[in-house]
Amino acid sequence: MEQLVRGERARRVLEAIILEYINGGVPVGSRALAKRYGLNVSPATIRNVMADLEELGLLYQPHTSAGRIPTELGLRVYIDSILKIKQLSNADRERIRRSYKGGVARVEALLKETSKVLSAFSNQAGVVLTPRLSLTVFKRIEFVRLRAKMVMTILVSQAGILHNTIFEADEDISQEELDKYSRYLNDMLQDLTLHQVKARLLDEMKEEKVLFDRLLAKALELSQKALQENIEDSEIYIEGRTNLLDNPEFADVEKMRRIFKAFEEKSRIIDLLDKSMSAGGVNIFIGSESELLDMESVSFITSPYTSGDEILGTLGVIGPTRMDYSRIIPLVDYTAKLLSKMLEETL
Amino acid sequence: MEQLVRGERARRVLEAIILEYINGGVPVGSRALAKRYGLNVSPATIRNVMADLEELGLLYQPHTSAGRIPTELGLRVYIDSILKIKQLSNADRERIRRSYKGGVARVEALLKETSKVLSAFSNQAGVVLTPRLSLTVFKRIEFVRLRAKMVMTILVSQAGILHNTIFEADEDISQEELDKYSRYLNDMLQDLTLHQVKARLLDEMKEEKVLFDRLLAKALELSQKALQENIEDSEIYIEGRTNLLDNPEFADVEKMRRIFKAFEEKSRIIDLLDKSMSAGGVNIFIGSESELLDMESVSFITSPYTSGDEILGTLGVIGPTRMDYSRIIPLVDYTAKLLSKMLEETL
DNA sequence: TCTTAGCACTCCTTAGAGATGAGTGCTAAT
DNA sequence: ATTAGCACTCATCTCTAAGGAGTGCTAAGA
Repeated sequence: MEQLVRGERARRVLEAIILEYINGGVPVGSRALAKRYGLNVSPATIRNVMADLEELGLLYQPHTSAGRIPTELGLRVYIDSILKIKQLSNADRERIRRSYKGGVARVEALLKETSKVLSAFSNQAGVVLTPRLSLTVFKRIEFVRLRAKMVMTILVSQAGILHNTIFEADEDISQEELDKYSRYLNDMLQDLTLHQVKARLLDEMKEEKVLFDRLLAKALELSQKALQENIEDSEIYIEGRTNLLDNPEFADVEKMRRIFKAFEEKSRIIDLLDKSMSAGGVNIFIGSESELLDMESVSFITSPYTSGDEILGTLGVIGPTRMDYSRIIPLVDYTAKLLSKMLEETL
Repeated sequence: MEQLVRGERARRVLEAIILEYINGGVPVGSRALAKRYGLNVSPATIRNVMADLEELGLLYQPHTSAGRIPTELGLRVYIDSILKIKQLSNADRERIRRSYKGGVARVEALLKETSKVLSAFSNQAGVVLTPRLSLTVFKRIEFVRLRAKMVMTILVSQAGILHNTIFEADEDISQEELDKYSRYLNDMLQDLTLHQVKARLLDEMKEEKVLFDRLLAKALELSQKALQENIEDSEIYIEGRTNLLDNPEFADVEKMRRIFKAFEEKSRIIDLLDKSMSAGGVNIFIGSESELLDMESVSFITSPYTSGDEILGTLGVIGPTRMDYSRIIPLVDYTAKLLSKMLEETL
């Protein structure tokens, strides 16, 4: 029992340190802690507890005469077993909903807007991973003859996402003929995911009938072109990068440069978001936990979004490890659900 | 004649100061100048010349015991009447051409790639303004029924640019019917710019026949929806922002923040690029000359790009006022021409 | 056995005082 | 018209000292 009480106090001290650190950003000392949080013990006692927590690897001291800062492990413990996640207040929900001004008329615009919302409400950077095309459901294919030999293919997915490719055909094909192909394909490919579409097309090409059916052969060839390009790729929208500049820990230009470099490469962030896509629910990566990025002091809070029961992509917030998890976790959660609902309702 | 010689020397001193400043970034003093540039006069003489130039407002001194830095006016004079713009070497052209690896299959990808090329070859930020839709030529319109009542409109321009809008119709319309409308419109609107298309549609709607022709009426109504959204807007692709962080003048976090904020707002940069669109040829905005941005110490070098004889948009490089104009001006010029050629050849 | 007051100690931060040196403007000599 | 010489300015660097926040440890009290 004694053990438990001690554990309880340690927990409260850890929480207090983290809260204090989150909104101050500087190492916190025993005195400040004793004063501001109703712990009813003297600084000396707290120092003892802190020493224990440090031994456990939950806290760390930048130098001998400084206060303590939570380690990544400390934050992890806090988030996993101390933090009680509140629901977003109704007022907040309302404010978020309202910030999607007017119906949004394009999926891309909706996603970008979402990224802005995340950034605005978190005061950090908001990020949205666009749906990976290959996972979405085929809706329509169109061919447009731009001029002699040059053909544009347009692929529309059920979720309202467009994908286009321009290529040069071996011979000039009239628009009427192109329309024939697309009608044919539109009938054939209904309700498949693009991934399946790709497989289906390959199957069809192996069939003997292709040899005799010129229409089919040509249609297949063209649609191949439409699909060959990066339907596995995703893009990301990052908004509110400059919010990060306001965090004192990034006042250091060198750190800032590293983060912005990562933003520019994108691929590593995409990988990370991709990874958290299948996980479901809110995911949190603290500092070096996101192995992909050699970024200490940066955390990701992410959640997948859906349409119907397709998982489309991931969205989230990027900020310093020292961010207000208790506010941002529910924000990300709610925003993901809201976006999912909007995607489902309008499409 | 004396006057002229003096003018000539002044010009050479100004040039030397600017060159030295461009690759050093620190105020340049009379001694360094006398040594490194074959001016064959003593530092004292140069000091006299510099004093004259300062009086003319071409140079300025951060503090009494510092060397000189060119003012914006100084840079302007240098660029307009001293700098001889070299052509890009064939090797450079070749390298640029090669960095467009493979044919590019989408206009957006091509533009983004161009922005990357500009950034990579200038070591500054590259920027490309996407074509303003309303200026491009109509090629095709399609309607896709996503589900009951929800219709997506797809607009394709001659230049290979797509624009889509999703909206809710008053009643459910079958795909077959939608196809009828689009066929009708595609015939009617060939070869008009979208700007004209918009006008044309308005005209048609006023006609009496609309009252009797339900097909026409409905088609017009739907196409209105397609066009109502932001066809006047442009987007920009900015790549290589982090290159700017390497410039010592932006080591100051506060300055950096201002610039990145501007990048995030975009609209002001769009306005600036828009302005330089009609001007033709390479445009240069030095520091506060780009009134739109309260950014001293940032210069823009821009050039419009075309397809055939349509001016589509603008591209350019954003960097510190202290950038290597002699290299970057021809880079921007060549890239604009190259992009224009690619757009024309493939589309 | 746990808690706490007290105290010595560490070490970061800040301010100030020289010292250094780059660069100038002016004057007088060439 | 040019230049050598010199006094002067001012940013930058280094060093030192003072200040203060916070700790760990010890010994006494509950």
